[in-house]
Amino acid sequence: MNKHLLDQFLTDLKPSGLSLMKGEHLFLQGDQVEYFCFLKTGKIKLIRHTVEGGQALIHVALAGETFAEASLFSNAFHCSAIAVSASEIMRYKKSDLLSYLEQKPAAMKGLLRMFAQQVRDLRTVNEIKNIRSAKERIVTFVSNEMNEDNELCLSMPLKDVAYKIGMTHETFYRELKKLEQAGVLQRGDGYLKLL
Amino acid sequence: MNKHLLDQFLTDLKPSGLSLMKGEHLFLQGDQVEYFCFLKTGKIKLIRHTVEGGQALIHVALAGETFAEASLFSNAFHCSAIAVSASEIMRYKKSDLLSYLEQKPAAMKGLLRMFAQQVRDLRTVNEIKNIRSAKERIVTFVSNEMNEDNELCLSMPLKDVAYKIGMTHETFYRELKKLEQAGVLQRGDGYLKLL
DNA sequence: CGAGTCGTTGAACGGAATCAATCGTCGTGG
DNA sequence: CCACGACGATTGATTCCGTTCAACGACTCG
Repeated sequence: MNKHLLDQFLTDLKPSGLSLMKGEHLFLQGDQVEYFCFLKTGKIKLIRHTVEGGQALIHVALAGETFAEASLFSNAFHCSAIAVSASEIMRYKKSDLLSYLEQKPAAMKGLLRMFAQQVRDLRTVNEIKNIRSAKERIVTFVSNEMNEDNELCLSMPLKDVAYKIGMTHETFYRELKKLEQAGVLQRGDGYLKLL
Repeated sequence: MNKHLLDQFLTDLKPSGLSLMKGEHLFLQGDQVEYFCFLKTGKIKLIRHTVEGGQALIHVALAGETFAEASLFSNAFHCSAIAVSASEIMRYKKSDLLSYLEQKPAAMKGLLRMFAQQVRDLRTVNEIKNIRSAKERIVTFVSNEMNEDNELCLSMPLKDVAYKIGMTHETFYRELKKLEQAGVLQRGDGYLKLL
């Protein structure tokens, strides 16, 4: 989430904090939407219950993400949110946020920009997932996410990175090692560096 | 794209049409952003040129999509847009669109809603791509996209659907056939139906 | 009529998933 | 404080399924 924007919302809207233990739910499908949420730490899965009684995984929100954005524009949630691990959430009252945005075009524009960025990032990851070769997939991903120093700072465990780019963590570790041995990549504590 | 919103933009902003032949570019990386574009028909690929001289595929925009949304908030394009097949584009002058949005919060809210929906859809597809089994992937995708009658109307060739869910068209055809033979799915002209 | 593309099918291969086991670390509660 | 559980990280062996390459028919469009 755009830090600047978040800060502004913080001071203007006074969000409330909330902690969840693993397994607890933040909201359930069908619940009225009262808050717009931002995940500070932890991991939350969004699942949709199908008519047949099954479940479909919609998304796994990781630390630093907003989620269920579409809920801003609907009365009830279309999916359930369950903590995969202990999580801290920051939430803005939906009605407050909406009226605030209405009054302040600059803020709305900021949110629009954030969503646009979100769309772009998702498209990129989406395309990365179409790369069949695990090695190429990793290199492309790191190339996209790294900063000017060719470094990618990790805000989540490697396991989650693997999931994000659509491969099993086993394969991910193996390929990382190969890349490191080949001298293409360097691993450090909390970062990956492309050489 | 939200049809209602598009219609409103249409009447209020008088977009200009544009046709591209296969291989022609709409804009190149580094170009100034003058228009916000909507793809009516055809297919457009967005590629980013890397420092090493290589190319990275960012996204393949299909009929009915907007693309390069983030360009609304930057001065220059960060990627190039090239027509994969003959395409028709509708474009709105960026400055017009921005000032229009500024003046009309309702329109901006509409766009925000559209982006939010976009994010949700992308997340769903993203998660679908994490399903390893081709069969399950197809069934899940159709389940998500179909209407109340369990029908999915196709706005694009099957080949593109296959690409969208991250599998080769060969596998897609094969699995479709299996599903049809198993009586799970029905194929018709321009639609898929789940039984 | 020929070029181009979608749709379809076949055969063979390879690489990633899968299952399984181990180690280290961190936090927690008795 | 230590034992325990939970989880991330790591490595090995095996299997399988989707990719790849290839070829062909149908259809549209210029």
